[in-house]
Amino acid sequence: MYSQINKNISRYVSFDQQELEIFNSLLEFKSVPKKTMLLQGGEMCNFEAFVVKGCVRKYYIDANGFEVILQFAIENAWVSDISFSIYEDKPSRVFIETLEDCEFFMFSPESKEKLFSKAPQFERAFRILMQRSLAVTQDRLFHTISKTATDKYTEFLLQYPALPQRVAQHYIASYLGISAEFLSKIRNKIAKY
Amino acid sequence: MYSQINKNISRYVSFDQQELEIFNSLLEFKSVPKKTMLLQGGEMCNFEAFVVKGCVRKYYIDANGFEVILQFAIENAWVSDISFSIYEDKPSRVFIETLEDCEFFMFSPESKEKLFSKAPQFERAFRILMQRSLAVTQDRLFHTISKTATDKYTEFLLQYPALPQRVAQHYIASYLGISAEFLSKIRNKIAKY
DNA sequence: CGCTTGCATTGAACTAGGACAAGAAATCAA
DNA sequence: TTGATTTCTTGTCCTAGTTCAATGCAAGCG
Repeated sequence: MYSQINKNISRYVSFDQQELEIFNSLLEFKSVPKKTMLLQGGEMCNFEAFVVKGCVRKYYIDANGFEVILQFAIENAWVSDISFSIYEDKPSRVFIETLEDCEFFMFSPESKEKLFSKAPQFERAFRILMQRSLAVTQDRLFHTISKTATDKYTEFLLQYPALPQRVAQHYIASYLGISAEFLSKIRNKIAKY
Repeated sequence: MYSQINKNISRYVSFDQQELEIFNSLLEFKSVPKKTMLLQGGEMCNFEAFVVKGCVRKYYIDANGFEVILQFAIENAWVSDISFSIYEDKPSRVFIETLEDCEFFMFSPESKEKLFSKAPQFERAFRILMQRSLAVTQDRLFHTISKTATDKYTEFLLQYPALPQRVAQHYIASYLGISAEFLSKIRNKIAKY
């Protein structure tokens, strides 16, 4: 049951059996139906969720109600809103919603503190995870600015080949920063070859 | 001399005098003229630089030679390419260049390791710094996708009121993801009120 | 001092992508 | 099964922003 998450956390730092057991004892397993909100804009985010099974989207809403998907998290990914909510007291404008029936391990800030005091090695592992998210987000920013919509979509397909079968197309459009209609036209054009 | 950087690192975690001295002893002070490359695309980035004085830009170049500025770092900011270079062995496509005469504290991965082993509290401080960079980058991604060019520019002015006097306008355009000409037109329009 | 080189501005022509509308297809609820 | 709701497609028109000049301006350099 814990093998997925243990493999994930051991990716850049190795832990012995005992350390992993401490870690696992601090996780809360949670099964959630599709279309459930894990976080509502304005709430404080008091978890980091590891996706065991299923798919969620994390999105912002701006002042005019315009929605932008920041992240799809599928199996073996982490999702949370670390932005300003855990360490500062500002509420976030971020929403997190399941798109399929999901299974998670929920990890709370309090558990995190406990973990770091009992097994400080984990601080390092979480720092590296954070670093990787930053790298991914920077890359995404670069692509968003410099590529055409068609390029962005074809690269998206390479990166997440299974997602178009799993999530609605207009969500993908929102992730890419283009309109749903235009994505449809792009697909149409691509299909002709 | 060390007060700026000590204040910066103590922002979310507090350290005693002794810990700060260990930290300071591991930094290398460096004075660099303007237009110097700190990192050339393809090189491994083996530092994190804290800007004591001056201004640098960090940018990507894509396959067609198109340049995008990811970050301006001015006084009291950190700049580095953590993306894939320090912990994985892929070279980065990131460039870092000084735009003014600069003073830095350079912090190497080896020093970082030493610091964390001597004073593990710092691991936490660096994790939080990382977290803040991620939050800032996510916000920037969101704005890039959802705002008009004019909005982006006026918000940029609020966030970095001093920068337009310090850096060339076409760099700001590149940061905002718009053409230099269009930024000029936006400024012209704004000036009319 | 003049010369070159880079930077900002402006205008005209062009295009990638958006907004709107309406129909077709698919999914869901009961 | 059927109606209802959501999703996807397609067409038309429209606009924010680009590209490509051309021009003026300021700065660094010999």
